[in-house]
Amino acid sequence: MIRLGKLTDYALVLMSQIARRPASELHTARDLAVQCHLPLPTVSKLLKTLLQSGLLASHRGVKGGYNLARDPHAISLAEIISALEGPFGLTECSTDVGGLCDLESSCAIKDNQRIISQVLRGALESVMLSDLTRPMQLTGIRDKQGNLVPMASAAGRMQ
Amino acid sequence: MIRLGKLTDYALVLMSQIARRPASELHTARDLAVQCHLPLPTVSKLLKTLLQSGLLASHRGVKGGYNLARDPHAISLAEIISALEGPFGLTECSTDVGGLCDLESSCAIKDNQRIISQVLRGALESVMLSDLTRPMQLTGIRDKQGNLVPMASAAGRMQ
DNA sequence: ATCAAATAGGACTAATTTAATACACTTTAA
DNA sequence: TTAAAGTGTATTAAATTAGTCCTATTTGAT
Repeated sequence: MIRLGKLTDYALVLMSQIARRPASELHTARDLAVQCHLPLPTVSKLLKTLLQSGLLASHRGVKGGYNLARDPHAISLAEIISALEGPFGLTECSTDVGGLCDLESSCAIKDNQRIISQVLRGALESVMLSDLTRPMQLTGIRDKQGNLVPMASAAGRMQ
Repeated sequence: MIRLGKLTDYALVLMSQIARRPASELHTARDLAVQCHLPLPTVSKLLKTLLQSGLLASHRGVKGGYNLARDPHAISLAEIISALEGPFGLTECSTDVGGLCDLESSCAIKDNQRIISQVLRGALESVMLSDLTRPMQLTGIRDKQGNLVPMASAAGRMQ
């Protein structure tokens, strides 16, 4: 299954939770852990990662906490996911080690990965954090021309 | 990183290799292992999985082998990938165990996963096996309306 | 009829990756 | 000055994935 790691799921929940509140409001790791039913050490680690990726801003000290670095409409799922899972399509090619993968002089695996990464990244860049905070209102995704692709149609059949 | 398992990469290479040859031609696991520079036991296992998913047809006996069950234009990457990785978005929700994830009475993680799975599946259903056999000719992907989305634009920036 | 080549299915082990935790340090408002 | 809150690093445990092996079945060729 193409699935995100648990930590990435948690990060999306955290980001959604923060995005639901006014932008100026600060959220402590402890509060978010309670609100999202997640263990505090995990939440703390995730917030740090999201901070380092520039998706959150932090304020230290007693009245500190985290808030979004940008508007929820300006943060794509691709950014959040790659903050947690690393850059798209960076699987180490097994042939880097010592082999020679010379199906027509270029590595077929890398070609495939390039194509697939582009497709996936393009799709995830079209969904914004704001689309997650009101799931019922997400009826379609926008392609790169800005055309609206209805959700039912984009989904295809359930597998 | 959102990356496919190694085995899925291998499966894509195998399927591409088969797709490059005439449809009627049979390919043994041994031949494919040599051609694709992959270990035979792994190739054998992958071909079995692809067979069970209905993407390959098999012919037993001395002159046996595998060939595609359908035309390369009629096999999407979504099918090949889900054959290896299982159905999209079927991560077991950690709250299934015993917890109660009652952020507004429905699980936020599941909602997110549903949305993301739909987006990813939609994207991968628009790329066909035939697009992998001639990588240089893939200049765009088709959205579900059939509109062509140019590759450079769909790709966005490299992360 | 027999043999050899090939697929079919399952079980098992090792390696890798991911998840979760713990601890020491820094900052800052009250 | 103190307590609350973020920062950084290291370590351990759990889960998943990758890879291999063995045995049975089918079938074309001799």
